[in-house]
Amino acid sequence: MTILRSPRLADGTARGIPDATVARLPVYLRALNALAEQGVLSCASGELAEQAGVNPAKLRKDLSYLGSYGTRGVGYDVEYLRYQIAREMGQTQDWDVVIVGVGNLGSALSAYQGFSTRGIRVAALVDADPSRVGTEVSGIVVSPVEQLRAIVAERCISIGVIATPGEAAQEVADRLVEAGITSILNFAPALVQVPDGVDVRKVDLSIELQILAYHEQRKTSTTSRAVKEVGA
Amino acid sequence: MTILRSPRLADGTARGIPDATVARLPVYLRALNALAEQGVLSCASGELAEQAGVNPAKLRKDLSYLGSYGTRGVGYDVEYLRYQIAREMGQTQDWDVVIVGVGNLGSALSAYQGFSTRGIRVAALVDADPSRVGTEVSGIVVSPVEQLRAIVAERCISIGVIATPGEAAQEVADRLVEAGITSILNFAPALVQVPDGVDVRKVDLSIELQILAYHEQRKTSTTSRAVKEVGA
DNA sequence: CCATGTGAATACTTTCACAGCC
DNA sequence: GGCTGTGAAAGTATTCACATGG
Repeated sequence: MTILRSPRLADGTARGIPDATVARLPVYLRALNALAEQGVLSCASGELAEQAGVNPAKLRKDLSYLGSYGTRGVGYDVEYLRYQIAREMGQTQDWDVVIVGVGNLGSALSAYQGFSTRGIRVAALVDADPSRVGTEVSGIVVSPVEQLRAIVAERCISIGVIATPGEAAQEVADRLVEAGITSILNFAPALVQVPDGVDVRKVDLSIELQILAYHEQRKTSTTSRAVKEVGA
Repeated sequence: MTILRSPRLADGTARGIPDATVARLPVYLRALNALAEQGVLSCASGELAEQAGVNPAKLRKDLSYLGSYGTRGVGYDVEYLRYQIAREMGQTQDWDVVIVGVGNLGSALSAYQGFSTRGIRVAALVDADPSRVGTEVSGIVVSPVEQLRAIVAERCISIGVIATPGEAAQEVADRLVEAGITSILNFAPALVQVPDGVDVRKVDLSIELQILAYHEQRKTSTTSRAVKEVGA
């Protein structure tokens, strides 16, 4: 009675796609859309892999977790594969999200063009600041946080975005969870604690730049390091 | 004279800190800053790990790549460890960045409060749209892309941020590279090709939400899966 | 004692290389 | 012949568990 987390169950049913693969499927989807726009009907793993910026073997392995949707000796049907990945990702439906915090970042997110074609719809905006409530941002009227529960229930929203300062993040997360949200994307520079069953992903703008700065530093100090390494 | 860092090459020479560790060091830095603000002078790996949201063993392993900065039986000196990580991350200096694209996202980034305390300074803004050039955003006058090379050279900038629509991303990347930039943070929903020696990190807002949507979808279809798993 | 620092064990990811099928 | 799909190998990352030393 082991709870199988392996990609494949005993009966051969594909289940439990690895995290690393899930993170790449949207990239493949985008690449397939690009190919479809160019009128390409079919493609080999090499072409698709190049479009997606990954190694062809990795691409094939990733796709193999979904099933066998290619044709040996030929490649993949662009439209068919696109549909299969979209289905696996839950993109046959649109996902409504609520954004909490309509400062610079929240406003930018609500105006973001890239969402609509990826099955994401910004359905509601919420802010704690009374001076922002009632204003219109990207065509959506900003609601007070107090209405979060009602909004989430009424519109069946399950994904929330935290775009507030770090200090407010935990309180916002608590409110989102209490309102029934089960997936959170956190842009605030703070860790949030949530109960089991709620997923949180964190995007930290400073950290991305700090990581680049680290590599940058290593590049420019290569000489001194080389000396050290030779000496060791 | 053994300053060898843990991951060794075949000849015993120290290599870089693992990527996964580098990505967490800024998190530890933030946690240490929080502790320092609370007046905490010393902490054990367990406390710091909790603040940072990681397993204590992982924290200790990560820190071990930097050196032995703790005291057995005691823990870590908050200020000392903070300094050591900051030094390793290249945060003893501030890093100037140039943001290309002053739309909603670029404006939000240039106003982002979190950068200054993390050693990041938005030094210049650039846009291809003549109607934006000359306007002031977050106290910085927007320059035309044509001046990119001059700006980068004059201010010794090595990190660039792409905050344009996807279609412009590759051209902007080319211009950044040509201007002398060697690290790029790409927010555009497109892959960019760069020559060797240039680092690119990509943050894709849609993809983060799509990953959440995938897990969300699986949650709501748990019933059928549970049956399947028991059957296996 | 007690918490660090680290080999060893485990888990996950990527890549290789080739059998299998069109 | 050519490309998929996939075991097996190699490479990373995480976690365990305990020797080590203040």
